[in-house]
Amino acid sequence: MPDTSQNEQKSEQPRRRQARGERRIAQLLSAAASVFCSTGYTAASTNAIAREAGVSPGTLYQFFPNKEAIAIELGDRLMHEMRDTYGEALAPVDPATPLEEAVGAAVDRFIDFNCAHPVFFALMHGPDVPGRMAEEHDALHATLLSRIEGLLSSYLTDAPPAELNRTAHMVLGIYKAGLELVLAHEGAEREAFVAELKNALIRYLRPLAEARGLTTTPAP
Amino acid sequence: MPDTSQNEQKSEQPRRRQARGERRIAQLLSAAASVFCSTGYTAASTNAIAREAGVSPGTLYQFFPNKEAIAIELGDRLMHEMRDTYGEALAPVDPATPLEEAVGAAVDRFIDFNCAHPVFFALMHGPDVPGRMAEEHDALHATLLSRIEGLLSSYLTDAPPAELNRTAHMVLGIYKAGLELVLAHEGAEREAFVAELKNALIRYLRPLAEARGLTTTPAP
DNA sequence: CCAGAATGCGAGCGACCACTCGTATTTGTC
DNA sequence: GACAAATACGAGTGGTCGCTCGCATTCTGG
Repeated sequence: MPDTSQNEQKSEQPRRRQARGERRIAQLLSAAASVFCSTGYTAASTNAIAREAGVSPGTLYQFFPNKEAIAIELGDRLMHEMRDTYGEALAPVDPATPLEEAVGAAVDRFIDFNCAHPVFFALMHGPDVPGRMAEEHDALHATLLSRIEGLLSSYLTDAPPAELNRTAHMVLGIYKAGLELVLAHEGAEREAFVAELKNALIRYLRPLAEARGLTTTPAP
Repeated sequence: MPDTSQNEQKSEQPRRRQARGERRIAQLLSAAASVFCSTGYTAASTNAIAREAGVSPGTLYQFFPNKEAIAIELGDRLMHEMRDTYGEALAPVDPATPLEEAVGAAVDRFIDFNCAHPVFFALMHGPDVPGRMAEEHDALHATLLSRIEGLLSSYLTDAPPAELNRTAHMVLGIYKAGLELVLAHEGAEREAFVAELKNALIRYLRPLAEARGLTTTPAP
């Protein structure tokens, strides 16, 4: 007997979505961002997310199979927006660009993004991420590291790979530490911490760049 | 920070403790350290701690009123040992001491302690600490900051207080970032990251120290 | 040696959480 | 308007976790 009405497509089920549904999804993701941001992933309850979005728990599960899928989708959308808006922030740069300029531009772009989307920091910094979230976390971390290595290789032309990797780790660590300080302050103080972060990175990197005989701008 | 060596509870009941009990407490704290270290505080279940210690859940609650008290006691003992062993690590130093030496000594001492007691980092770094743990966290943070400020004031004699505070925040942030990298590696790589952390801190601070006595950046 | 205190046990209680299900309402299409 | 699919609801389900309680066992002072 030909079963035309029910075709088992376990991998892809093109569920017809109405405009109302898309709106709900955006609403739920926004609510989830808010809750994740204030309590972290594990401590955030799906009921709290639904309440924040003004819907019932059942409605939430109409659009997401489980709690993790919410964070995954949120992370994917943030990554996508980050690529769209700041995709070139860490692209290999003209070696003639002064180190100060390259660091300053990269820091400004990433700080802007993280300030506009504090959830990103919350999701990527918390050690309380289960299963697939951890994979995404590691993937982003690896991506950032290799991008930083690419940037650094313009300035540290003949450093051994192990040293380059260590320096990239340290640069990312310093950035994360600075980001935490920046997010913890506002207004003029925030700006001061941004400048301090740039200083820390530039002072850390300049001796390495100078040792390779590359041009850096002297302090004006 | 007030010394809470004696219980100020409503009824002073000095429960007589046998040697067996003291042994159990140490056993339970060691098990808790292990579990906290691998899963974090919130994800750690009291049953898992009891199982790790080879006792029943009821026995655990014979010695600790609740889960938080385990972490508190663990933190207190670690703090005590830290004060005993490394109390002078951040004491004000002779201004004649070279910056490199002061930073290197302080980093070595703290890295040693944190490597010997990885729970300390796990408890102090996780954002998943409830109620009274957060207070201890903040208290330690403030103590470290003021100690760092004290140290820095030997080298930045005429920096405005706000700048001194910002620099101390940044130094602590860089240290924490470096500690994370150090704990994530072993052997020769670990040593390399320790050296890298010292480099980062020294390069960040040296320009400030060299500028002492000179006019600070003009105020806007 | 023997009361009583300290220690030890583990099934179980209440609370909370991720998630489900039967049902009611809205929306798109003919 | 009719019909089905999509959306919405919220009490309920199973499971986990922090913690308790009654009772057995071991230690200690007199």
